[in-house]
Amino acid sequence: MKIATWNVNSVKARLEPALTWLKHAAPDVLCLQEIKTIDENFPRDAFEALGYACAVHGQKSYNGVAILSKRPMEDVTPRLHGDDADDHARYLEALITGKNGVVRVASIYAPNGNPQPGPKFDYKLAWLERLRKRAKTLLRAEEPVVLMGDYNIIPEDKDADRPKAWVKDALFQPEAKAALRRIENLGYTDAFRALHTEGGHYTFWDYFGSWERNNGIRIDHVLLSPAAADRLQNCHIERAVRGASEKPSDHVPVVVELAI
DNA sequence: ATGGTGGCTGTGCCA
Repeated sequence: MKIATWNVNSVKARLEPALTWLKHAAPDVLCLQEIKTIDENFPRDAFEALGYACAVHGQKSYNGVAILSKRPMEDVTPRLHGDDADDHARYLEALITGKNGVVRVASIYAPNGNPQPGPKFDYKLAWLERLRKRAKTLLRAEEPVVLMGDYNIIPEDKDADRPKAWVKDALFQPEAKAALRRIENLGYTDAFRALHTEGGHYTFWDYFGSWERNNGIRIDHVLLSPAAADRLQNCHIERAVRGASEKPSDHVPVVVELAI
């Protein structure tokens, strides 16, 4: 099964590039982040026309996540436990049936956390701890789990073109890196890093001319439970998507292939 | 070191 994640920075602004990419790459599942719209305004007709069912957890103007699937999708569940006052739409989970078993997929949009220090950074760390608890719970069933999306964390120096430029940024704080490692230490595998040990592979370039200089960072990650890692076949970054349209997202898709 | 762009909103907020 081919499963992808993509922070589109508004699903409406990116509808044409998204449809073009779906036709070309034809993933079985696509997790979207930053759809920036409410459920009612999600362009589901356009995706359904390509054969995708849509699970949507939207929000007006900000955040918002979705899961598109060509395969049967059930147990669709929005939100992370642990803070009933948190009204950001940042997490959506679904159970997807492949030709060779099931996989639980989560579409994740972790908080940015800037400026740091401050309440937004505190929220980021608290949110990541809630994600860790969910990740731990999901291990009990010993089923394949894919936790994918925009983690807003640069794991290591080699995941940034200019690591020194990020030392004061929330995405590169030791506490943020530790929060990601804490999830990995439960037994989750960074699918891209497991297959590509070298640096210089990025998923995000800001709109301030960074693409032209390849001043990128790797912040969109695919975490696999042990049962999913057993079935890992491939993982790659769809870098060409950044240059494929006139108004691209600041993120590009990451694709993982699992024998499921 | 700074400020640059983009999307959605509503003349600012968030990234």
